[in-house]
Formats: sequence, structure tokens, C-alpha cells
Amino acid sequence: MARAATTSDAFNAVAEPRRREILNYLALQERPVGEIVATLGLEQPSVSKHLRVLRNVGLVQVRREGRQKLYRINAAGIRPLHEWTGTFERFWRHQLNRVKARAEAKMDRVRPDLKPRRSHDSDGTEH
Amino acid sequence: MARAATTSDAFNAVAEPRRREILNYLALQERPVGEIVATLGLEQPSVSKHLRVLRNVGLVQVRREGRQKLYRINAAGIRPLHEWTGTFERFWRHQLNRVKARAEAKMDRVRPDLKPRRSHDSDGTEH
DNA sequence: TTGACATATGCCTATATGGGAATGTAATGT
DNA sequence: ACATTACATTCCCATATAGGCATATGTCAA
Repeated sequence: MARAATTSDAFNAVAEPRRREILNYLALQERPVGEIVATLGLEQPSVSKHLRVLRNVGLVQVRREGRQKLYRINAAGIRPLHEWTGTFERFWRHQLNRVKARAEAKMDRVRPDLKPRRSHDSDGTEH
Repeated sequence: MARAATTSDAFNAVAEPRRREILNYLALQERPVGEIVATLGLEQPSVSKHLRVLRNVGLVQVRREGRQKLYRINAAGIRPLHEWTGTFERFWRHQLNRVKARAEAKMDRVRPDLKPRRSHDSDGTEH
């Protein structure tokens, strides 16, 4: 199969930088499409398509006012992302936890055929 | 152009559900590839490829130990996501406050003698 | 109705996947 | 050296874009 659809969930939707820009802009206040186009310097059809994706995953809401359509943030859709990323918060809040996790992991890996031995490399950039 | 590369940044990397699963699993502790394969039920080459993406965007680190390669979370790479999503936090707090205010107003109309106690945090919405 | 304005949609193409299978590479044991 | 274990990489392919352009839809005014 191919890649997951951007319409599948909020994670995919915000993976697109333009859509994050749109959300950042809408965070200030509700806006019509034309102002998004003018401010972000994108093509109008492109903005409409991005807004459609954002609406499909519940990240924005829209209401009509005359000829315009006013889009606004629906932050409830962003909350799951904030909470998922927050599950890793302990790692950067207390570095001691990371050290301890590594130590415990090493203890936990019991391999009868593999005695624990010192490995003298430590960074993750090798090939 | 086409879609943004998954290797471009952490936002794209975590857009893939399998990669989030891998990160969730690695959050518990450092693990070799084989255990990720066994636990998540993915093909080994698939896991290797996902790990490569995660490493390229700085979401995991790796060290060799014997024949194994031990992968661990590098949560610093997740922090920008948490902080970006956090910029929208006020919206769901505000919405929560409005909901709570309405509820309290209603309760006040029905039972003016019952004042709801103040709960000091903001949990209790849906998700 | 006609026209202007605001936005949405359809069509096309180039591209970056992600899965599967096969193969390559590195480390260890005998 | 050879076999085995543990991962990584390569090749191929189906697919879901995102951008550009043209066009359709919807709303208001005269």
C-alpha cells in the first residue's frame, strides 16, 4: 500500500507545513478564505483544498457569511496530538528518567547466550 | 510538487501510525529491532525502514550491542510537536470554561443552594 | 437576468511514499 | 572459513497526494 491519507486523521493533516501555517493564522481569529490567500501567499484553490482537509479531520470549522466563508480553529481536534506528545514529556522534563530507563532496559534484556559486556560505542550515528 | 517527505521533519514522521506505535513501544524502554518486530507484528524490513525515518528526523537514537541494535526514544525531537500543539491549548481551555460556566449557571438556576466546588485543573472533557 | 465576487471542485502530472520479497552487510560462534 | 543471527538496503509497484489550471457553484447587487 501507499502512504496514509492526509484525511485519515489530524496527525497527517498537520504534517503539511502549509496547513500548519493556516492553523497558526486562524489561531489569531476567524478569517475568510480570501484573507488566508492574501496573507499566506498561496493560490486560492490550494487554500480551499487545505481547508477541506482540515475540515474533514475536524481541525477547523466554517460558517457562511454572505459570499464569504469564515473559517475558525477547532482546537479540540488538536488536543489529541498535544496529549499524545505529552506522554513523552517526562523524557525531557527529567533526564534522570531516561538514564534510569536505559539502565532498567539493559537489566531486563536477559539473554542466556549473551552475557552482558561493555560496548564502547555510544552514539547513534553509525551505519 | 508532491507530498512532503516523511524525512523532512518530526511532524511527517509521526503522521505514520506504525511509527507512533514504535515510539509508544520504545517509550517504555530501549529495545532491539527484533523485539519491535515480534511485539508489533510487523515485517522486519518494514520496522527497519520506519526506524530509519525516525532516526533521520531525530526521534530515536541507536547503539549497537553485539549483533543487536538497541533503539531508544529521543524525546527532544517530540518536544517541538508538543509545544506547537500547546499553542492552541487556550482554545480548549476556553471552550471548557464556557461549558463549565453554562453548566454551573444552569445548576444555579435549578439548585441555587448547591454551589459546585472548584476543581483546580482542567480535566474532564471528552476525548 | 446579468455581472461581479468568493469559494469549491475537477483534471492532470510529478513525486514520495509504504509494503513485500529478495538480497546485502555486520557480528558472533564453532 | 563457514554457518547463523540480527538488521539494513534495494527493487518494484500501487497509491495518495499537492500544485497548477480551468471550471463549477453559490451569493449578492443592479
